[in-house]
Parts: sequence; structure tokens; C-alpha cells
Amino acid sequence: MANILIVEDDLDIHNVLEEILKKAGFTYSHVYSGSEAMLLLEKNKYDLILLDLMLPALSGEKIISQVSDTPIIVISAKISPSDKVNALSLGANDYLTKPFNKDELLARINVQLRNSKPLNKDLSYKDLKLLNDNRTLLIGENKINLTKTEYAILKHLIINQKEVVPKNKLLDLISNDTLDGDENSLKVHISNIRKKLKKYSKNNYIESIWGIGFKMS
Amino acid sequence: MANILIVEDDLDIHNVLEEILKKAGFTYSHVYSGSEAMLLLEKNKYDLILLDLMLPALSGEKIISQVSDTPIIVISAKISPSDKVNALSLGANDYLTKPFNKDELLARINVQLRNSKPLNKDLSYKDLKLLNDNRTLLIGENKINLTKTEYAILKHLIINQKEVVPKNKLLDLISNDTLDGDENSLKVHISNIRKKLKKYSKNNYIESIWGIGFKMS
DNA sequence: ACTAAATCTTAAGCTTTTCTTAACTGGTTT
DNA sequence: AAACCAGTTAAGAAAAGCTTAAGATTTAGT
Repeated sequence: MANILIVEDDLDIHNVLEEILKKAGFTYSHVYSGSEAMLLLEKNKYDLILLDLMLPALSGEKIISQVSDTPIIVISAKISPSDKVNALSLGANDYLTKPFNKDELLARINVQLRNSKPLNKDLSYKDLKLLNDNRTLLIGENKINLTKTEYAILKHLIINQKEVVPKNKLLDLISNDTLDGDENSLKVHISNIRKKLKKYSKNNYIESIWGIGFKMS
Repeated sequence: MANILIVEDDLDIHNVLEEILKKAGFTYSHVYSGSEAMLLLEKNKYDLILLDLMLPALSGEKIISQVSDTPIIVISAKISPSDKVNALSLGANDYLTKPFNKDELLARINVQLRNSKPLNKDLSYKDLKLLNDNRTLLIGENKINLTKTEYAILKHLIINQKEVVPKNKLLDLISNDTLDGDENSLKVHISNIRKKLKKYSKNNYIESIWGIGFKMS
């Protein structure tokens, strides 16, 4: 049976969700904050995430951006179309507003589970390989230590290696809200990654797509 | 760009859906009954179906049961959880109730399209092909780098390849401030695109319609 | 809880790419 | 012919990217 992660800080709803999943026969883990969620997500593999948006410590949106290989159903009190559009664009697969109907939730959970292909994304590109410890990169035989942010950026680029990754997608991986100055920060991270790569390979790997974003090359 | 099938018997909503898809740059077919839908589905391949439930001739539920390889978003006036659960269990991937929000619909459409991978349908005209990376054009085998603006202009022309695109439509794609001097700028962009095209083909591709705008030819 | 180390962000200066402006040419319409 | 529109070119402005270094923040170890 599927393994589900509940991320919800409201105690009542949290309990309701647990109840629903338990009755339906799912196994699940459950946390009350975004940061706890990230800790678990780094360690374990889930088939689905039920995610609140307004969370302490780390917003739901940030989590959506950082998760790429697990389907997410957002369950939020935010009912405005722009909130929905935002979450769905960032990578959520579905969006339910509170209060939700138990049976509808279960049906939507089953949609996600039946659609999720057993795809274990390979985190390698050419002679680069990301270890799943969130900080190590191999170039051929050489180990390179990355920071958490550098790892997240490179992971995102490698998973979408066929496509151009827009800057704002990458920005979601890093900053905490301030959408202005962050672009600069992203540039620095990219620069630092390139510097580390340059030590071991003449290859450039990360190509800038002017005005749009970046892409593995 | 994705190819979508609209199945909706209510004339008003049908038109609204067409409008939304057209503006978003999708290609689509559209029918007013379940039986028509099945005819098209047997002949053609679609990336997504927007489906009403209460249809003449053949119910939406029937269609859901018969379709297995194309994602379906139900758009229905039926708001009860049991109807939703039913449609989702039968095989629909999402369920929106009328009246729906245009942006939310688009976001949910994009969720379905991004999850059903090979969505790399590139725009093409004759031997021109725009890759969906926002900057690359293929003429036959030859790669040409376009700028963001050049790409936007050419994309617009190719999407509306049957029609004359007025200059002011194209102007909207570039800067939004000075509505005067921009016409000059557009001319330069067109000129630059033509120059790049000329390197690889004798064809002119972009035809000027005197006093009105441009058109692929 | 304190300190040191690691990491992230901000700022600045410099480079590259893209966009706009302007000037000139030539064709079209009335 | 005059007014208007289209096409090309070149130059400078504007925007985006790169790198470095310093200050701020976070993390980890004691």
C-alpha cells in the first residue's frame, strides 16, 4: 500500500487527515511544519504528499519547489485562483480547498497514486553524478562537496536536463520570499558551482539561456 | 503545443473554452456531443480532453470509461462529492465545477500536460521548427539562436500562420511603454529575424502586409 | 549557549548580449 | 510630388550575466 506524507500544522485537520488515511489503509508519516517535512523528504521516499501551504518555518510553496519526484496534493485554506495557479505551476498536482470532502480527497489521492509511474530519477548527467546525500557530486572519480543550495540547483537542472529551467524555478529553491535581490544570489550560486566544476573538467556543463534561465549542456 | 479536445454541449461554455485555449496558444478540436467525441477519439490522438458530463447521445462517464491513454479534466455543473468521486474513480484526472476560473483551468491543464510527458510538440511552419526552449529555431537541420523577442515574434506568427498578424499585436509582445517609437523597433526585429533566416534558406517566410502587419508565407 | 566554521546574500565593477533609436534608402499610395 | 510605410544599418543605451569579496546568517561542535 502507498506511503503518504501529511504536512499540516492545524491540529484538527491534521488529525482528520490521519484518520482518513488510516481508515483507507494507507501508511503515512505526519509532520506539523515545513522544516520537519524537508527533513523527512531528504531521508525517505513517499508516494504522495498532502501539503498545507501556510506552515511554520518553511512555506508549502517552497516545499513544492524542492520536491520534484513525488506527487503533491495541496490542501489549503487559500481559496483564491492566484494561490491555486501558483501552487499548481510550481509543481503541485492537485489543489483542494478547506473544508474538503473526505471522499473527494480519497478519490483525488487515488488519481495521483494510479498515475504515479515507478520512475526513479537518475541523478546523473554525462560524467556528473549526484549522490543522494544532498551534498556530494562525483565528476568521474572525483568527489566534490556541494552546499545544500548548490546541490538543489544542480539536481533540478539534471532532472530537467533536456529542458531549459527558468530562473524563477531555481529561485524558488533558494530564497526566503524577497523576490527582488535574489536573482543576484542565484547568479552567485551558479558561479560557485561552475567554479567547482572547472577544477575537474574543461566542460562547462551549465549553459546560460539569455533572459530565461539555465540548462545542462 | 498540445492538442486538446473540448467536449461540451452548452454553447456559451463551449465558446469560453475555445477562447481560453486559443489565447493560450493550444490547438484544439471541439465537439458538442458524446458520440461525436468518440468518433474523433477513435481517429485522432489528443494530449488532453476537457469533458462535460451531461452530454447528449453519450454520457461523459461513458467516455471516461472508454478512454485510457489520454488525461481527462471533467468540467461539470455537478457539484456533489459523489459525482466527483465517480468521475475520478472511472479514470478522470481532475474535476472542475462550473463556474470555473479561467486561470485555474489553465493551470490544471498544464499540470496534466506536464505529467503526460512527451509534450515536446514544437511549433513548426514549412521547414521551420521552433523548439520550446524559447530561443532555438531549426531550419531543417540547422540550429539558429534567436533572442527572446525574436522567438516571441516568430512564435506568434507561426501560431497564427493562417492569418495576418497586425503590427500592434506583435508590438504587445515587446516593450509596453512607449507605444510610439516601438514600431521602429519591431521593424528592426523583423529585419534581424529575416537576416538570420536568409543564411539558411532562400525562402522569405515572413511576408509584409502593407499598412497592416505580417504573415507567414 | 557560545564560538568557529560554513554557507548565503549583498554589493560593486566589468563583460556580453540584446534592444532601441536614429538616419538613410527606397517603394507605394493618393 | 508629398506623405506614408517598409527595410537596413550602425551606434549607443539598457538589460542580463559573471566574478569577486565582504558582511550577514546559519549550522555544528563543544
